[in-house]
Formats: sequence, structure tokens, C-alpha cells
Amino acid sequence: MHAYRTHSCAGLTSHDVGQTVRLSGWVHRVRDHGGVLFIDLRDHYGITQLLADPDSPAFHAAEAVRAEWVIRIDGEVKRRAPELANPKIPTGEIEVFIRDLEVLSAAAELPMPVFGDLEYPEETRLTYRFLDLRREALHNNIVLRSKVIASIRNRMTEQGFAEYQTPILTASSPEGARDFLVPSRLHPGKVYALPQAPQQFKQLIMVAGFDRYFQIAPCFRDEDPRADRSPGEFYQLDIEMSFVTQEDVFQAIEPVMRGVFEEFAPVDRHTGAAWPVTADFPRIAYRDAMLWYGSDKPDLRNPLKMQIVSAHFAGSGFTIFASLLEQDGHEVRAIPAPGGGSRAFCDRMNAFAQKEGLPGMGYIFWREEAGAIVGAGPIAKNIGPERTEALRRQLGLDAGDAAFFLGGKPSGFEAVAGKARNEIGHALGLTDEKRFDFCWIVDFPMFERDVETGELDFSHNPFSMPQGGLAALHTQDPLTVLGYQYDIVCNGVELSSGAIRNHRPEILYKAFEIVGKDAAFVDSNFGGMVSAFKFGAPPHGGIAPGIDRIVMLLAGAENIREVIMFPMNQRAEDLMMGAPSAPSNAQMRELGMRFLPRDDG
RNA sequence: GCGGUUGUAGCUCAGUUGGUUAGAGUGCCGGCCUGUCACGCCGGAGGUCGCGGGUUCGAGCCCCGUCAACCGCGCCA
Repeated sequence: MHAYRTHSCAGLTSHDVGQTVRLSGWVHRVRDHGGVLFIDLRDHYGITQLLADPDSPAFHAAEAVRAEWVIRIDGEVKRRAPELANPKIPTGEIEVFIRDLEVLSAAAELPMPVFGDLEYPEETRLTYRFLDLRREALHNNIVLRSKVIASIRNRMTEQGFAEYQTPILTASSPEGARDFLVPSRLHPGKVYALPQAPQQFKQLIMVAGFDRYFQIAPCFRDEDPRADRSPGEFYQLDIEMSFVTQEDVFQAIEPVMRGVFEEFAPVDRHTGAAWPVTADFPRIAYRDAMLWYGSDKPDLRNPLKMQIVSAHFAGSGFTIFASLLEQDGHEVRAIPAPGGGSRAFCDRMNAFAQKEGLPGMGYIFWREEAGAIVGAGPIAKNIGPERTEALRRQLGLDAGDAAFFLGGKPSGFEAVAGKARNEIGHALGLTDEKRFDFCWIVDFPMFERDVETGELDFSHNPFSMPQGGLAALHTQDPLTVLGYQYDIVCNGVELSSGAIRNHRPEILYKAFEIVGKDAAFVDSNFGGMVSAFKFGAPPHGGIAPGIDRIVMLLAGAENIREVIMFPMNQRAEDLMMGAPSAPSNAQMRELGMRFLPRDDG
């Protein structure tokens, strides 16, 4: 017999009744009735109920065990009487009568119980991560993550991609974040950087002729975290392809993403159906996304679309908007709210806008009066029934519906409008939560003007190919130049950006020139890649969806720590391992380093 | 760096208008219990109310400061 087990704690069924078996695992729960006691024994695979009574030579040993002790037992599989079966667990038809029990490892009083599904503070959970990981919800998330990654690898390989590793100790890559630096012992005074992404390497892999690359790639960025952004490190499904257009990239990635999401979609407990996944990912221009959804990562589960309604307010009796519209570049946009046609709801949304820092959000709501549909509220009163009716017709609304209005420079209210759209969708039950709605956001502008300095800068990745190529950079107003740059978005979560790369040195130099960086700057910062482009670079492009965010969506997790085995806390500390920590004097001497007091201003 | 929320028993939390000895559940320790599966019953131990200062006859509660955790902004694909 095996030293520890003949079966797992999920492995026994009524077919095994009468067998003598050996099990090992953690004591999940003890129920001691004096003359008979039950132990729920747990391992990675499941839970089996053990029992002992005074007839068992192991009875006294069984009375002594406590939660989370690790034990090995030998015993006999017994069928439970039908009225004693537990339908909640797969092994609920049997139990194991303990004949021998060995304590493999005792456990002290727990700082955090494993049994039960209470919420515990992050600090406790992170300090005792190994206990938290024993708990069912987190354990399942991590298993899901493993399966998702395995599935992605298979799907990528099936699509003709091959996985290649890129260096971890490297030089800074052309992303915009702060680098983690690693001092070099062999080169005192010099440092390596951990990759923010394998960006330059994957492009070099294309120049080297490998055609289709992917990697489950660790990425490092020294920036402050968010609930959906891990401090310091995270994983991307890094992808790059040669001889492709933007559409080719979409065609390659869509089946992988759709396939993974369909494979691991949660199942609706009421209907028994898996959450549906977008069949064909819509392509939405950046400008349209901002207009319709107030965001470049729209949640398309929400059907609401905003519209421009300036014409109805120009010269109207609603003087706030009428005078706004006399200024250049100002607009009035409407968020339709089907079913939101009550004073209470409109006031609530107005309060929401004020909480978000706007002076307020005007509204009209429509109701039926004497067989006619009549607009109500202060705006309707000011602009009169004709304009109110024209608005209703444009927005396709009816009695019982409402619309909210925001005016000014779109850049000033778009973000709040987007939040209000989300809020309205949820509050009115218009957003169907139980699905995965994907889209591509395309046609991002190459350049933007910095609001503070007034200078031009890249709005996204500087290594994207401008639409129209070199000619566009020479002839167009830079602010009108679009890039072959795209995002993939699911349920309002930006999973990734990607781009067709700028593989032509002369276009690259020109793009940098527009933001005031000369050729010497390009050569000294991105020399490895640019010089490679001078020796025959294929047109190429790619994308890098975040693994952690994919798993978050599939697991329904609100926080990225729920899908990472050993995450750091919000201050980028590992409470369990005690990282970061002070280096020893010997280490510092070897590196020729000394810490100076930091001037934090 | 800034803003918000939180901090009371090992753990999860309650604690009234500032008023006697700070409570509950759970866990832990002891006792009872032969069919539980969140077992049940009886008893016990367990507290620097995050920390420091202040106001007050009196502070878990009010004020000031500070520390920590989380969430958000800045930052960041």
C-alpha cells in the first residue's frame, strides 16, 4: 500500500464500498458527538467524510485532531444509508470508517480559518496566503488560471504560433512606464531593466524571420497598482505576426479569445446555460466609441448609445446650453434612458453627475397626458414642446423614458457621461451581466496635444504605423493622423492594446520628429530595434492581452489578487516573504552600491 | 504625492447623546452527547478599543497628529 494514499479525497464512490483504503489530507471540519465523530478530510481534489466510534482502535487519536491538521488514515469504505447521504458533495454517498490514524503534521490555532466562506482583511489573507489558497474560492481561481493558460497555449499552437522566451534581464523597452532596475555586478554603475513587455524582442523575432510568435510573458512595471492592476508584475499573452494587416491580427486573435471564453464561461445557475460570447467582434472607431459610450473601453453589455443633440438646443430657450453652443467645439450630447422616466430617477442621476464633479446633468422625462406624450422637467419647459418632441423622436424614446444631457467641450464631459451611461444601464436593468461582449477599438489618433505643455506627444505607442504612412506625416495636421493601433475590450475591460508596427526607419524618425525627438534620440533609446529595421524588416504587428484580466473576467473576480497565487499588496510588498528587503552589506559591496537619502520634495 | 473608507478578543463584527466591570458569533481550553455534515448543550480563558497627544469630573465614542490596510485620482496599455 502507498505510504500516504490509495485514493484522493474525491476518488471514492459507492463502487468502492467494502474496500480498505488509505487517505491523506487536511482536517477540514470535526463534528464530535461523543460516541461517534465525523471528520471532513480535504485535499486538492475534494472532501470525504470519515467517521470513528469507540469500536475503532483509532477513536482516541481521532478525538484529538483539530482543524487543518494533516493526517493519514486507513479505513473501510461504507455506504451511507440513503437518509444520511450528503447530496452537496460528490462523495456524499459514502464515508470511511477509520481503523488507523497518523498525524502527519499538527496545526496551531489558525490566524485565518479555512472552513467557511467569510471575508477576511487583505492583510491577513496576504500574510497567510497559503491558508487563503486552501480555501475553495481562491483555490478554484488558481486552478482556472492554470487551465486558461494551458488552453491558450494549445489554441495559439493550433493557429501556427510558436512560443519563444525573451530575456528577463534586459534594457528598458519602449513602453511608457517606470522600469525596475537590477544592478550589474560585472559592470559597476550599470543596471539591467526588467522588461515592461517583450516589445522590442518580439519585433526582433519578426525581423529574424520567425513569422508567428507568442509567449505567456512576465512584464514588470514600477507603477502604483489598482484593483485590476497588479503592482510590479503581471503576465501578458504576448503575440506578434509578420506580413499582416490589422485585420489579419484580428482574424488570428478572435478565435483564440472567443474559444477560451466559451470554454471557461461561467454557467448561469438558473438557466444552466453558459454565458454567451460575442460571435463576431465589432470594430468601433475610437472617435465613435467616445461619442457613443464616453469611453474607449465600452461595456457593450449595456445597449445605451449616446447621441449628439446640439441642433435642438442651439438658439433655444435653455440658455445654459444655447450660449455654450456659441463657443467653438462645444456640443450637447444625450444619454437615452429607456424606462427611466421618473422625477426620482432623474434627480438621482443628476446627483450622480454632481458627485462626479459636473455642475449637474439636465434631463427630460416623458409621460402620457390625455393620450399624448409630453416632456417634463426644467429643460422641456425652457425649450418648449416642439424641440422636446424633436429630441424624443431623434432618441427613439417613449412615455416612461428619460434622456440626460451634457454640454460643453466633449473632452470635459465624456468621461463622466460614460460613467453615467454605465450607471443608467445598471440601475434600469438594461445591462445583461451574464455574457462576454467583445469589441475592437480602432483608429486611435497617433498624436495628441498635452493639455498642460501644449506640446505634441504620442497618444499611445510610438511604434505604431501611421495610417497613410510617411505621406500622412508630411501632409496632414498631426492631430488628424490615425494609427494602425487597436484595443481589444471585453465587458468594459481593456484586455490589450496592439498595433501594426512602424517597421520603416524613415517613417519612425519622422514620427518622432513631430513630437520633437531627433534621430539621435531614437538611435540611442531604441537603437537595437531601429538598426534591425535597416536590414530587412517584414511588415508586422501584434497584441498582448493581459492574462490576469482574462482570468478575472472568467472568474468573476473584482480584484486582481483573486487570480494571482502570490500577489503583492497595494504598497508592492510581499507580506508573506517579506519583500522588498534591505540588502546585506556584503551584497552592496559586491555591487559597488550605496543608498543615498531620497529627496521626495 | 492627493482624496475616500476602515482599524474594538486568534478571526468576523456590535458598541446608543461622552457615563458603572467593553459585548456577540466563531475559534481555543474543559465537560456532556452514537448520525452529524455551519451538529447540539454546559462552563472557562482570552482586550494597550491601531499608536501618540489633547478636551473633560469621566473618552472605544469628541478634537489634533500619526501609522497601517483597502478603494480611487495622479501614474500606468
